[in-house]
Amino acid sequence: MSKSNGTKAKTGRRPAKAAAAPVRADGGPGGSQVSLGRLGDFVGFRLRRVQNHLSRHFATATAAEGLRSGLFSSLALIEANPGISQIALSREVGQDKSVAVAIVDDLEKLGWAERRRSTTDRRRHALYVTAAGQAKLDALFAVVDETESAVLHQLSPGEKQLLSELLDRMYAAIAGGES
Amino acid sequence: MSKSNGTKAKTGRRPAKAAAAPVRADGGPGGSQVSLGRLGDFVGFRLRRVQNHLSRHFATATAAEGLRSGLFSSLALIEANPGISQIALSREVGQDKSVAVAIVDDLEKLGWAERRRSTTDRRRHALYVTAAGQAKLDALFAVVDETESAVLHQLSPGEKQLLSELLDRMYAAIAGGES
DNA sequence: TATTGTTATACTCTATAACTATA
DNA sequence: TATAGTTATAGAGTATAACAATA
Repeated sequence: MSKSNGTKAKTGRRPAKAAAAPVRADGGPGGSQVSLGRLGDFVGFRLRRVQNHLSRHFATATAAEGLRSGLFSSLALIEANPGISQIALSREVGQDKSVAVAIVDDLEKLGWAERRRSTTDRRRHALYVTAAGQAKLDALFAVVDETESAVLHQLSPGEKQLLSELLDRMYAAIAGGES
Repeated sequence: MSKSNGTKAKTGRRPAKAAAAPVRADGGPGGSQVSLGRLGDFVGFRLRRVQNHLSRHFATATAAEGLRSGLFSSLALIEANPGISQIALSREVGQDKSVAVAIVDDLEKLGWAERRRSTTDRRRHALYVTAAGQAKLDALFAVVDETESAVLHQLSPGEKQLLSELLDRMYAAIAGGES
């Protein structure tokens, strides 16, 4: 899909009103023809579009549960790292530690995870997923899987693999270098 | 998100001392010993990681401007679609029309865009970017370009192209109707 | 003194609903 | 009746600051 967004005078000013551009941004849900302009030249825009859909779809599919944002990924990280501390959790998710407190509060209320005071460092709470949390996690991962499949099913296995690889390379550049 | 110019001086007392930069273990996910577990099996997770970084980096780089979220992409879409209506704009960005109102309010206050009452449909406001907005847009696109380059410079041009193509195919599956 | 967890708080973001003026 | 825009508002999400317990 070559990014042919029509004329894209990158560095210069574009003639705003001269050309009767294909605006037409009317109502029709079937054929909105809004141009992306320079925005279409960037990967970040495409990334956000797709990711937006995935997260919204997941939120909709799990709306009945009333899950707060970040709860699922936190639970998954606790599962993968039994005994992890709240501060390590917050670092991994990229949020403040106070957010982790609220999330773990919820997880405990739901009976999906539990805090245990660390024996080696009594400041810490070691986090663990409960049996109920494991079961819920299975269900939630199923939702994620389904959500992704709907978007990825048009990509061949090789392309999916390649996509992951490219994203990992990008992330490595972030993780390795400066921020 | 740090709002930079907030300066919310509440109850005084600022320690006035910065942390001693904990060697590593946090800023760099590269060396993190935290396992991703099943989370690592999904593309959406990778997508979010990278996109999170890009949007945060952009927000940090433009913190001095005090731009509200969505303002940049809205301005870019107005540039690409002169005369676009607010409701079409909100659809394209994926937000409620009331959000578009607030954003365009800001854009007008900043002198970067303007509303003109549509001549054909007097309910509508046709949106246009001003000369000042064009200039600002150039600067902001430069920031985006720089932000992306830092992450993409390890991908070959062919790989970048391929990445865009794959993301577009995914988005087409979304826009195509299955939601 | 530094770190973990906690609480309180403020600010941003966003959707919903009601309203107007047009169509 | 339906649509574009507007306003008011409520709720979610998140960061900041201050603090207690522990290291």
